[in-house]
Amino acid sequence: MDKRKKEKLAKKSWKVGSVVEFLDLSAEESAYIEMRLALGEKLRERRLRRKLTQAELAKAIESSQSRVAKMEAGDPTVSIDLLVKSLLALGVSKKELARTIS
Amino acid sequence: MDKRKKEKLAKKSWKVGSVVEFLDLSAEESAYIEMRLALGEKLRERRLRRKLTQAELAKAIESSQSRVAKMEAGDPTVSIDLLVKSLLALGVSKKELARTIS
DNA sequence: GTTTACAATGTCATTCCTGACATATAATGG
DNA sequence: CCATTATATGTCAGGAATGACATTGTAAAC
Repeated sequence: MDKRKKEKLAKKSWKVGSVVEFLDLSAEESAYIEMRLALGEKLRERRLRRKLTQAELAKAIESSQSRVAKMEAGDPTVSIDLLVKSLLALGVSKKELARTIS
Repeated sequence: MDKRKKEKLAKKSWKVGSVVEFLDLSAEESAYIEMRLALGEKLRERRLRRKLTQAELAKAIESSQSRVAKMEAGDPTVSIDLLVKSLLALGVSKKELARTIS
C-alpha cells in the first residue's frame, strides 16, 4: 500500500478505535505520526485559547487557512518543521514543545 | 542580509563566542536554530556511541554521508523533520527527543 | 611524504512541502 | 429556509529539502 494513503488511514482509525498495529506501521513511523498529531492538537489549543480563527492565525504565521486546518488535522502533507515554526511563532516555548511531543 | 547566510553566520559565531543577539534573530528564529543544533548534536552522540561512521549511519537511515555531516553540523538546509526521523530510526524515544530540544 | 579512513563542504536533478485558490461541509443566527 | 462565518478537503505551480556525487580537509599510521 502507498505510504501516504496508509498514514491517512491510520489517522482515521485513530479516532475510531485507536488501532495502530492494524496497519504495519513501524515504531518510528507511528512515533513520528503521533508527534505530528500532538503538535497539531497543541496548535489548535493555542489558537482557540487566543480566540483566533484559522484564517487569522494563518495570517499571523504567514500561511493559509487550509494549511492551518491541515496542521491541526495531522495531515500527512504537513511537516513537523512547519508545526514547530508555527508554535514557536505563537510564543510557545521549547520547554512546552518538548512537553507536547513526549 | 539573506536569511540563509545569516543563519550560517550565526552558527559560526556560536562556536566562537556564543553571540546570538549580534544578528537580529527573533526569539522564534533562534529557538528553531537551537533545536536543530541540539538534535544534530544528539545524532552525533548516538552515532558515536554505536561506533558508526557517518557513511554507515547514512546507509542505515537511507541517506548519504554528506547529509549526515550536515545534520550534525546544524546546516540550514537540514529540516527538523529529517533530524527527528533519523533519531527515531536510531531508536531514540520521544521522551529523549523531548529532553533534547527543551 | 603518502596512504588510508573519516568528515566537511559544494553542487545539482529529483522529490516533497508550501501557500494559494477553489470548493465543500458544518454550524449559527436571522 | 438561506446567509454568514468557520472549517475541511482537493489540487497545483513554485520553492525548499533531499540523496547522490565530487571534491576538499584532517588526522593518524606507517
